[in-house]
Amino acid sequence: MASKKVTIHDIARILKIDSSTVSRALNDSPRVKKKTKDKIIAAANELGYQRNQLASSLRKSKTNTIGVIVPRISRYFFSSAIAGIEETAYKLGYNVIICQSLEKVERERELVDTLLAYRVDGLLISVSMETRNYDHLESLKIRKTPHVFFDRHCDIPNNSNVLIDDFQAGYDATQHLISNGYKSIAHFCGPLEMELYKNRFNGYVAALKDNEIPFNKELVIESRLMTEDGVNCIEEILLLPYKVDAVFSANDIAAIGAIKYLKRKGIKIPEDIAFVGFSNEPMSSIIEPALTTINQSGSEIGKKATQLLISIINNDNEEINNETIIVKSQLIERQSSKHVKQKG
Amino acid sequence: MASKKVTIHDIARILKIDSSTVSRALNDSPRVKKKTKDKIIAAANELGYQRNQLASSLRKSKTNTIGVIVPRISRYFFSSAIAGIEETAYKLGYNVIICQSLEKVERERELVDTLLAYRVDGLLISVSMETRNYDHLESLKIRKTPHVFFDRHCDIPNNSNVLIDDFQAGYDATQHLISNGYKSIAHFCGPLEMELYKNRFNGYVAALKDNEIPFNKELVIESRLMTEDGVNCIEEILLLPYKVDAVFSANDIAAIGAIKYLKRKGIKIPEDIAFVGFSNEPMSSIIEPALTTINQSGSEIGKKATQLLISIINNDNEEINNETIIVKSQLIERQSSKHVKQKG
DNA sequence: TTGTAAGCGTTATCAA
DNA sequence: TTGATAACGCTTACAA
Repeated sequence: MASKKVTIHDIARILKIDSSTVSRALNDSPRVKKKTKDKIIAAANELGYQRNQLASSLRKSKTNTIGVIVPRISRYFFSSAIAGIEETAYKLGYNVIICQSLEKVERERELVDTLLAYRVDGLLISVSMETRNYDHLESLKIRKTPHVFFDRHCDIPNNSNVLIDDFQAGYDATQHLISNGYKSIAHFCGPLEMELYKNRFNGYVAALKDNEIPFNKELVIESRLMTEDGVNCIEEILLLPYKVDAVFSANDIAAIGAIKYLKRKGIKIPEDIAFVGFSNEPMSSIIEPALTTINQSGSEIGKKATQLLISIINNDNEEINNETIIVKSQLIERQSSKHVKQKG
Repeated sequence: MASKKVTIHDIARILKIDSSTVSRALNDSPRVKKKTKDKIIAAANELGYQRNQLASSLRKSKTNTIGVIVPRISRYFFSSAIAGIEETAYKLGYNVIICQSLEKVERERELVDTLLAYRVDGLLISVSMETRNYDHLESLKIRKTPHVFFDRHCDIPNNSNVLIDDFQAGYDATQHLISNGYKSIAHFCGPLEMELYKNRFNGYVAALKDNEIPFNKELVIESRLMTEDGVNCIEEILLLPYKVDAVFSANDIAAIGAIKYLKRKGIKIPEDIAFVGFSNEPMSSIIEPALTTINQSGSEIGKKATQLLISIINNDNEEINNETIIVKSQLIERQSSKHVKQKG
């Protein structure tokens, strides 16, 4: 069992001074004589004093802690976003509590509740794929809890977001395939209720249109974009009575699932079918052929989101909570979408 | 700015009852009349009441929260361990705060301090590679803060640990290469001050000995096992004036770095040089040839560690904090270490 | 420069 | 079954 913790009162008693002086000294207040301060700090170290953050935060109504909710910490994009968040928060004097929703709304809702009960000063959220009902997120707005959505946002009006231009990225990915000579291009998309997947999809559609390639609904397959989904998607594509020569997948994971499946079947990439993914997961550069993808700088997005959140926290002016920052993304060309001569 | 939060006193005032009754009702105490309880819960929902966990924990001297420190959340092993930890903790009524040390002692030390300041009920720690000085970890013991080391432990006596049998795994990996006909086997090892890498190394040495293969110090290269380290290690090996036909790497990341480098050079795997990695990172099954590796069940380790920690927390008997649990690991055979005829 | 005292929002003890 | 009250450990007016 944990031993009784040392408090400022213990220190005060020993030094025969008041606990308020101890508190001031430990907070490096200028209102304590240097000599007293030194004595107090020495005693604190001696006794192994450790501030009780609960009591301090309760009294100050300020935790200097921000809560982060992501779908899955193991995804490269999110872990690099967390790196950016932690670094920035730390510099600005904040601690970070990281949570994962595992793409479940119910869990997301509970995490929001728990983090609010812990009285975090603000929240950074990338919503789960399941999230359709935004009650728990709208309540943040109603309660005026500072929050910023990053990457996966939701269409509640008047929120702060840090996003990439998914439309442009979807357009770029598709245009790249078209420029490299591919004509019949499928799209593996995520749940279209999510803004981000809708935007990637719209970019795909726009690029086809600008190149006068007719849009074919059969070529768009919606899923949750896990590895198995990639397999199912490509199987569906292979069943079509005509040849599809390229796929733009809205994430790398599904693309890699499909590529592995095709390789087992002896289907050549990109000769038989080309691929472009999304997110630049580390695996995308390992697989053969290496996967062309869209790089989103997670750490940049994390950094921007944290700066924005903390400015909202510090700014009592609540009307600032209404800003959307767009972070640039880039296409990374690799082998999986190489130009192939004499296509269809 | 966040709006003023509703407290039990607000509810009490409105219902013209005492706040202690409200507290009891919200904690579902049997000592409140059903009718009163319903009225209170209705009012709480109505007003959007949310318990202040800081105040509650302060009063109870119990946070029902455990802190987790891992080197890097993006590593597959750790993110799967975290999944196991969260699931188990949740079932047992605990919340989890996840932190990453990024392999830096200084950060690890700060995280321990921060988590203790937050008054977590216990800690799960996988120590950073840099950690040589154990002061901050020993102080946990002195302060009697419940804690369990998992995967990466340290040699402070009388601690609780959940580990895999690294010696056995290192032995198995090496024996596998020997059984498949390889004779000159290098070892990429991590910092030998770390128990875990020392044990993998000792397993390697023991397997050589049991097969009457002389140990050659030149074949053991120590590093931090990042991707670049893998490249440096294999370059060193290639400079040797004799042929090395296999490598046992103490993690997958370094092995993959080396394999990518060799492939660029046109060196064939496993024909020219075979590989066995460690950890079963997702990338290890994607690379070609697929990497033979040791699978450690992260979620199993996380689960066991959490159960042990919580039993220590609940058990005032402090002498229980002295248990080491070993979780089994398995060799996963893939292409990178296939038997090659007519070696040496 | 230091001390006094109240209060942050709970919960636990005791009394009614 | 409910109420009154003190206490958890800290910070901060205000006083001295």
